[in-house]
Amino acid sequence: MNQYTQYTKGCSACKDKSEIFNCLCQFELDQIDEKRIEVHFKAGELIFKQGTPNLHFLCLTQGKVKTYIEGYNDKNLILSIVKPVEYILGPGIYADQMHHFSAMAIEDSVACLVDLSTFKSLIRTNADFAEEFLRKVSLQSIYNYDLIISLTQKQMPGRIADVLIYLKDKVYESNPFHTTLSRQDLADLSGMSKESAIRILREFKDEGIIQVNGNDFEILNVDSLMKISQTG
Amino acid sequence: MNQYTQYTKGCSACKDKSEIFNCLCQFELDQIDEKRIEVHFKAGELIFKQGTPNLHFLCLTQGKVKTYIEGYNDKNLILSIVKPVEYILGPGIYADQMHHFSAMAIEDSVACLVDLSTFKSLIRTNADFAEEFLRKVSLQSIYNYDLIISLTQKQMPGRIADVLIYLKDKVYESNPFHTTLSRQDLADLSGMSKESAIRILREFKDEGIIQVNGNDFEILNVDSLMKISQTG
DNA sequence: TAGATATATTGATATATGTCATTATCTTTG
DNA sequence: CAAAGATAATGACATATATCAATATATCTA
Repeated sequence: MNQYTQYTKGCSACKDKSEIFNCLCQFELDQIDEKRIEVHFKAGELIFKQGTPNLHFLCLTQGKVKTYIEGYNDKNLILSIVKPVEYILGPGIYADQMHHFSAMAIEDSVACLVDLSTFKSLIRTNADFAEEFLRKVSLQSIYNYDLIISLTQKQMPGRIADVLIYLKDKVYESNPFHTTLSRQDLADLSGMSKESAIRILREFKDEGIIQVNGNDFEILNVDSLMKISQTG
Repeated sequence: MNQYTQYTKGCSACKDKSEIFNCLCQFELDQIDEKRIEVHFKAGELIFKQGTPNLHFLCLTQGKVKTYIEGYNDKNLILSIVKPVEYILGPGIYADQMHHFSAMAIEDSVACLVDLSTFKSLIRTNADFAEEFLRKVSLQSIYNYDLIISLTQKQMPGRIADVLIYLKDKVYESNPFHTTLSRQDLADLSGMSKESAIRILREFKDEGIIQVNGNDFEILNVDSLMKISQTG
């Protein structure tokens, strides 16, 4: 325990909010609880960086985090926006122990770190936990396939439509929504230049499909946006 | 056993060729061996189709297979070329029991099918097997990240360079190599039109970087190709 | 509050890439 | 072997998208 842990109730509080923790018995939860380190991040702070050793299991309990690949020519590709209670776990743990993407808080956030040996031993000893983990990894993988297709086979309007639907349904789960993502972030989510992203947003606005006011978005015509997503 | 199984020696023959089978004891191997169905596919035959139920674990023992996502407007994206002894296993098994990509033989091939319940029970009971499986899934995931970056952040020459290096190093493992992939397949591997793929190949040929003769390829200047891959 | 700095927007332009049409080459088949 | 069909190659053209430059707006800071 340190000065940052005072407001949290430990892993039990997360249990009901996450399918994966629901597989653990009280003893196992206590095991993690003992080992966990709670860290507070301010918006904009780097949580971990691509290319550095991946030594912890990370569970986001408050705030929002973007995970992104740092590609060529300082271009980033945002893989996902993570919200609580969800863990952030790269493929490195079972491969080369390295981070293959970076994570940055886009809101003030709280995360718990648990060393990997604890996590891995749970995977070995608790088959339900392992299976639930495999389910998560699989869903992630399916999402990545959708992402690849969106990015490689759709033109800009379709990609921006996908991003807006993603933010509405998966990230903010509300229709007028406010985001702390910059225009550059929206571009990094859709694999285009920020100028292009801005232009498409303006077109959608002019066509009455969305309402934009700074970082406040409202999708006025969901059907139309879905159609644009389909036609590419 | 049916008329097709006469030439094979069972799972033991595959054991030494695949890390994942190396985790299994003789009893477990025999379990799979009993359940497996061996199927022969001719080049061009569909092995399984995206959108159909995923009911089997599939292990390729001979030949080569392309896995590909069927996207929009009849455009395919080839995810990988699988060679023996390697299994082909989609994310559907631990999610929605569906195939999220298709698989087609690009050479005459032999594959063994094992029902998923056998596979899943091994994952639950043999922690080494589960861990090795997670390692494979993770490596696949890392490869997919590289693929996303190649496809979204590199221009056509960089993408074709990546494909040629992939074929040389990972698929055929030899430098002059012969492929049964069509030009359309090369395009589907690099996310572009077949005309564009052909054009880039011609440029590489004119610059003396590669030698092409029908489906026989030789990379004359590997360094140059690596450089093109880097600069995008 | 004013200046400075970052972010967002817009327009003009260059270019990478796809599409279409045509011809060439290879492969199959009667 | 010749005809037919598929695959490959090439050129002309259209267009989606990035880049660059300029301005506007928001945000921070002294």
